[in-house]
Amino acid sequence: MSRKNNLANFLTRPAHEVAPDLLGCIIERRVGVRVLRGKIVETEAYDQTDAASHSYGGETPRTQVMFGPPGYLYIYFTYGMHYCCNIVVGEIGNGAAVLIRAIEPLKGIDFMKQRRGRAGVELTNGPAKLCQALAINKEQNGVDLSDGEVRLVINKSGAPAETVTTTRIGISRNVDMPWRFYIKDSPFVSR
DNA sequence: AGCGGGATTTTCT
DNA sequence: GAAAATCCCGCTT
Repeated sequence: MSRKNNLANFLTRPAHEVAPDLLGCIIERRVGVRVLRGKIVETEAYDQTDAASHSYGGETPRTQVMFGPPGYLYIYFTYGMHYCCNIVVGEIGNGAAVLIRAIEPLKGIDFMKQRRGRAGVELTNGPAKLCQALAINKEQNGVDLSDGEVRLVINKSGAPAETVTTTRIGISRNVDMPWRFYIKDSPFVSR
C-alpha cells in the first residue's frame, strides 16, 4: 500500500481518536536541503460539532482545507503574529483537524535555536513556538503531508507512551471537552 | 512562581 | 468592531 493511502487510513477517523494516536509520530520539515524533525508530544482535537473549532458553523475561506481530505496541513494565523499547525483528519466534507501543540526536537536543533532565539524546551513547547522553530507559516497551508515540504511519519513501533487526557487550552467555548492529549512526563509539553 | 498586560492583524459578525 | 486554538516581558511576592 502506498504511503499516501497508509496515512489516509490512519487519519480517516474522528479527531478525538486520531489526536492521541499522533503522540509519538514524527513531523519532518524540509527547508531547502535542510531537514528538521520532531516528535509530537501534545495534541488537541477539533471538529465541526465543537463550538471551539474554526470549522464550527460551516466552511469559510479560512477553513477550506479543514473540510478537504485528511492528510493535509491546516495553518491559521492568530493574535496578529502567530501561526498554528493542524493536521486535517476525518472524512472529506467534515471540518476536523488535530492541533499540534508541542513537539520534541530531534534534528535540526541549531536551526530551531536560530529561528527561536531560545533553547531547550522553549524551542517547541507551544503551538506557535513550534511553527516558528520549523519555519511554518501561511505558505504551508494545504501542504500534502505524505509528500510535501512538511511530512507526517506514523510511528508504529515501540511501546506506546503513557498518555494524559485533559481539557484544551486557550479556548472560551466548549471548555470542558477532554480533547487535549500529551505524553506524560515529556518536558516539551506546553504550560 | 505567579500574575497582568501588551503586541498586532486576520477573520467573521 | 471584537475576539482570537499565543507568547513574552516585567513586576510582585
